[in-house]
Amino acid sequence: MPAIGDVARLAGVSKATASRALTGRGYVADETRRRVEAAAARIGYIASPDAASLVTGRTKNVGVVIPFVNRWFFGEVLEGIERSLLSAGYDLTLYNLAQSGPHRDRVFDFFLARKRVDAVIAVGVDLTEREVEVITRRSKPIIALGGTAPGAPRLAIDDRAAASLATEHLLKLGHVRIAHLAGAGSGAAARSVQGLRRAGFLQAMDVAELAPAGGIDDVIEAEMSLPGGYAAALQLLGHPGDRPTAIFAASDEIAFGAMRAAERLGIPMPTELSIVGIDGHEYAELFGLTTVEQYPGEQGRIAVARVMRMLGEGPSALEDPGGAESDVEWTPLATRLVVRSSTTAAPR
Amino acid sequence: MPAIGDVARLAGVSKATASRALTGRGYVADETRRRVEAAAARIGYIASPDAASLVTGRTKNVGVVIPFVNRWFFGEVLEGIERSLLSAGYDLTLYNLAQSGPHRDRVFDFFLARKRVDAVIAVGVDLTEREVEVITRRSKPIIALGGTAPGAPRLAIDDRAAASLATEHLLKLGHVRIAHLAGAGSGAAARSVQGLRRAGFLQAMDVAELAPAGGIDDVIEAEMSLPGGYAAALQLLGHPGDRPTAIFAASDEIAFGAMRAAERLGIPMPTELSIVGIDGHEYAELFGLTTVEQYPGEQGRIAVARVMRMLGEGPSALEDPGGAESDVEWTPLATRLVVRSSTTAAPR
DNA sequence: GTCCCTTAGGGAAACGGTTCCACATTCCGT
DNA sequence: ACGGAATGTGGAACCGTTTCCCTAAGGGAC
Repeated sequence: MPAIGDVARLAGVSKATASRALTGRGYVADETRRRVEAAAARIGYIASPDAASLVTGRTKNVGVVIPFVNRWFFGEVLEGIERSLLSAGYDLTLYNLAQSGPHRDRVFDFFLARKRVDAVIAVGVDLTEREVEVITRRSKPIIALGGTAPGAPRLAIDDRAAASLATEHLLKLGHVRIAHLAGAGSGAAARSVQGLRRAGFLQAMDVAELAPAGGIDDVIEAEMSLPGGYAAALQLLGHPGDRPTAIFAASDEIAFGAMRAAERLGIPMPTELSIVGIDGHEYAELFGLTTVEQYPGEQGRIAVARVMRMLGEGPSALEDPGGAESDVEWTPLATRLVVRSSTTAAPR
Repeated sequence: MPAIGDVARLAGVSKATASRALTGRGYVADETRRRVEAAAARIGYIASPDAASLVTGRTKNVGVVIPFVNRWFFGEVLEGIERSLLSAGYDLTLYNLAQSGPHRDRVFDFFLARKRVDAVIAVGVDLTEREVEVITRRSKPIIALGGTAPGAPRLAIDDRAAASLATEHLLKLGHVRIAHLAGAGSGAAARSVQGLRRAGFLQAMDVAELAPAGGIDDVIEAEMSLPGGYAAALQLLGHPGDRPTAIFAASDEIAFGAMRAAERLGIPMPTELSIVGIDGHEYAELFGLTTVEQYPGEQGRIAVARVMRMLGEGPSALEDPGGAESDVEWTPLATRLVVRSSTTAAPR
């Protein structure tokens, strides 16, 4: 395997010059650079990133911590991140993080603490202070996208506002018996995505001076997936007597499950049941789901742009629409209410 | 940042001994090992994988090339791979590969050719000879999972047999007007997943001495997604006159789309239309879809086990159920027909 | 004519590990 | 008692880059 010394010898220059010619740093005469490049191409030289990392300390590699890859939101974010990273010349190392347990500790202590990544993007996960500290101690940037990381910049939609917006949409349509299918853990973790959406719902209901419908509790929790929504909705809609006329689902996947459950129960939609979700899932249009859209692919792109800025990468092709806000503040991301056929005026 | 020299000094040994103690290679007295470990822990020493890679040539990192992350099959595979790799102490570098174009070349020439990965797992993608050669030239193992890579070991279900099995299920139920919603590109690339499934369908039909139903062509092609299946099925089922009584969809996602289309068109299912898919999608049970299941998470695990063997990793916790077959042969993976409520006897 | 800045390029020292080789000691079989 | 194998440790080379420091030539300003 040819090394830079071979290239240098072939081009008749020193290793130092060859390095400068190939990396583009420092002074090299045009003609010399061409000679070096030709020599490199001729023997199929490929630089060892390990050797370069060893001396520069930079790895051109970003770690992405993510709890799922096969949920719509996470898949989209991951794709957006990957695309941006690739075009910035960075690698992406993936860490699929379980909610807790030794597996999770291992990711931080064994993998992320090592020097393989220049920065970390944590997607949809709530990090502990210790976990953030593992990264920042090595003075590596870390940024949270759609989750929380104490002391790190946060990039997320305004979940509370999005939930209020969805709920208000139902209220404006005249619904008074509105139930919320919350994400699992919405009660336990108030600052989590699920918790904030639940809070937004309750707040909007409170402003309208209405009590949440359905369930012993004020909301029913569901796994953030289609089967999760299905199971929860069956439970919610099972008693024909006091059935709600509208459901605000914490995610589109929950909403799809609820729609499926309503179908199964023979409840006509939207005439007797309106449903609204949050996400802007790929399938929402097809199923006619009214939803508060967010744009995870774009969010991934923005996260990468931000990280690049923190790494001091020059003004590359990636522009950061986030502007000049401080790096420890929270940047609310774009959302938009899209009304489709799953919601309509309250019956009678 | 403490280096191994600091650990050695603190423990009163040489760098060589410290290295041996920490990596577990070579002879080290138990008591010495303990001293070194204590010293390392005390100053928070973390080994630099870059330095280690530089000298050993191994990176403890596997590259995964994948065309999508947000399609069910790919997401599941990716999760399976990640989990296995992590428990083997390996990192996973993700390359989201477009079907073609400069982006794709860049992945191979710029990223994979560099020395950052010890091996490559290509998921659901058909590699060219040149692409495989880029990897093998550096004598790195490469393995194809659910796709093809000329000259590399291949791990996949028997797509043709799976398609025949699904089709035969419909035939046994008495259907004679059976349509196939094929994956896009099934005609162009005969050896691709879509092409093989199409071939399996046509073969089963041929054996039964039946002609495929619907469409000008013998099959209709659809994007391998729910909306893709929806659009194709609308087209297929649009003409009430010569409507097929059964559909074999090339994937469960296509099948879901077809079910949705049938619903929209008011076609009662399964009485007037049976649908069978391939995949064993997470949602199949909920939608009552009859399907030929495959197990992508497990497939990912097997792929990793195989790669570990090729890398000469000792008999670790990962066992390879594949046995002792040659590394350039094709190993068919498990599938199973699961009959649910989406298929029933042909009408009348 | 001197001085300094810019451009160009070479020698050698890092970076942080692993491993080869040499040397010393202990253990065991005969 | 002795030779050889097994065990334990240190010194030093090495992996393949980047970068610091030095030398040197050319050119413009004074």
